[in-house]
Formats: sequence, structure tokens, C-alpha cells
Amino acid sequence: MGRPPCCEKIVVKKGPWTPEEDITLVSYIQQHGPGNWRSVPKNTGLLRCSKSCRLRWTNYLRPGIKRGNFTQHEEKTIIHLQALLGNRWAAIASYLSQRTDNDIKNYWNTHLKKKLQRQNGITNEDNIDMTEMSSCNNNNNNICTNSKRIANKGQWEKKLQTDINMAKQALFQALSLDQPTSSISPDLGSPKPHHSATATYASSTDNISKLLQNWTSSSSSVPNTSSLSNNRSSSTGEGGVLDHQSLLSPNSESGSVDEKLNLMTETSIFKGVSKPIVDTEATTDDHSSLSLIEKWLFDDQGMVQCDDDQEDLIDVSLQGKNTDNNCQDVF
DNA sequence: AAGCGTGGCAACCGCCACGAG
DNA sequence: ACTCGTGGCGGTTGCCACGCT
Repeated sequence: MGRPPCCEKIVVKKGPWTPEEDITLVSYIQQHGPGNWRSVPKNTGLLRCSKSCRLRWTNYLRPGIKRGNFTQHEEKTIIHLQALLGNRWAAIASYLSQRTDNDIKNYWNTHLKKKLQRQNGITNEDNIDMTEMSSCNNNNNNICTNSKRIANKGQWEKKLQTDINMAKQALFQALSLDQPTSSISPDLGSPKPHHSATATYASSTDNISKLLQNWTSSSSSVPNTSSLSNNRSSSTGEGGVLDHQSLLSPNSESGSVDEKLNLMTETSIFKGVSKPIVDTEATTDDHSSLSLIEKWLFDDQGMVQCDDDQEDLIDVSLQGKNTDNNCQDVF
């Protein structure tokens, strides 16, 4: 038996989020930063469970989320990481800077699983768990068996996660010093192809952009990075919070909501977000230097490549073969 | 044109980990 | 050391759009 639902006592609304709710949530997070989700419904008046607020933010409203079709590069990355990590979507998502774990999970379940099934000539009747199957793509069957056995709570997971987190943390620290600005994918805010015509609000990122744009009037210039830096430096422990006005005020300087949301990623208010916003410029500047983790991911298929999609990956410049070693050690 | 089946995605549910008291 | 509250994660469900008959 698990704990009772977090919002059992109060009447909570379920189902798709409305634009008004989204705005309320975004506004609140703009002012207070993410985190302390329990207080969000209370303070905003949203009739939503705190969990629901958090999910809505992390999976949909959070700036820097790339939506739309997965690139081949992303696809291959997911396949490889899934084979290595299993269904640990959050961990996998940490390597795809702009994708949410939910997105990756959905994509795996709806596309990649079937694709792999086709490639491996496995029929649905076989009812083979693709998670396990792909895990067994590793060379060592014993590894496969053992890792499956301890897949859910094994200590190797913690070690692996710790190693990854440490490496990433070091990288982010380095990047944050060297790369003051970022350029989030232009895909952000673009409507998802599949649901672009849908009438359902919740299915269209574009809608919230449009809606938010109604809150903003025409404007001339984009807030410069230095002002953001000032915000950051003058922030509290929660991190620098963009002036609420900069996002929603009619007098805002910034042109599009997407731009504003993108800029939000540059502030540190998202420190509390589980998945770090990645400075993509660091990766796009030097496409020629394929990161070790990517090499490692793609080596076995001899498909080391450097295309436009590469910017989607975190350039985890881990030392030497550490990543490889870490991953193998834990097995 | 209507009915049905399927696919895709957002959101919910239940469990776990962890920190605070 | 223990309990409780909260956040995080992965699995699953429900809804909607689309395609096929």
C-alpha cells in the first residue's frame, strides 16, 4: 500500500490543463521558482494536485523543452541508452537535453519498441518484453540476466547515477563559467506536427504561446543577457528569478513568449528542476569535437556522425574513457 | 457519411527515496 | 531510530485525432 494521494483531502481538478491554469502556474513559478510544489495549489488557487502542477511544469511548460519529431540522432541515443540503462527514462532524458522523460518514454513505447520489434523480426504474439530484449543486446548474456535481476533497485544503479551526475555536474559547472549565453532550439514552442490541428488545448504548445502572447504587446528588444545575469546574481537561494513583468507584462521588452521562456532557461531559477537545462551553444559551437559519450554510444554501429541534430545531446565531455568504464564497472 | 480500430500523447496513479523533525 | 511529508520516477490509462472499411 502506498501513501494516500497527496491531494486526497481537497477537491482537485483532473484532466487537461486550461490556458488559464497554465498561465497561473507559469506566473507563479516565474515569481517563486520551481519547487515547493505543495504550496503551488494553495498559493495560486489552482484546483490541482501539487504533483499535477509539477508534472505540468516539467513535462510541458518548462522552458527549453523541445517538442515535435525525434531526430535520428535522438532516436539512436535513446535506443542505446535504453539498452544500457533499461527503462530509466529520467536518466536517459538527462542525455537528451531538451526532451522530457515522459516524452522519451512515450516515444519508446509508441515508436521505438515497435521499430525494434520489426527489426528483430519479433511478432507481437511472442510477447517479449522489449526492455529486456534490448538490454540483452549487450554482448554479455550474464550481464543481461544479472542486470535485469537487480534492475529495479540494484546498487549499480546508484553508482551509475552518481557517476553520471558527478560528471555532468562538473561539466555544467565548467560550461556555466565558459558559456554565458545559450541558444535554445528554435523548435521550442513550435506546434507538434501530430497535434497541430487538434482542438484540444493541452495538446498544443503553440496555443499557450499564442495565449501568452495575448498578454504581451508588440515590443522592440530582447532583454539582454547582462540583465539576466544581474537577476541571477541578485537572487535568493532559490536562484535568480526573471522579473515577472519580463514575461507577461504588456510592457515587456521581449517580443515573443517563446523567447522569454527561452531566456528563462538562462536564469538559475530552474536549479530545482530535476533535469538541467543545458547550454546548447556549448555543443553547437564545436561540432567537430564529438563527445566521448556520443562516440561511446555510437561506436558499436560505426555510426559516429556529426549532423545538425547533435546539438540535442549534452556534450558530456567526460574524462578519457571514464564514462565507458563507469558503465561497465557497474555491471 | 458513419462506425470502428489504432496510434500518440498528456496526465494520472502508485511506489520509492530521501530529508526534516 | 523512527515517522511523516514531499518530490521523483516509471507504469499505465484515458482521451482525441486520424485512417480504414
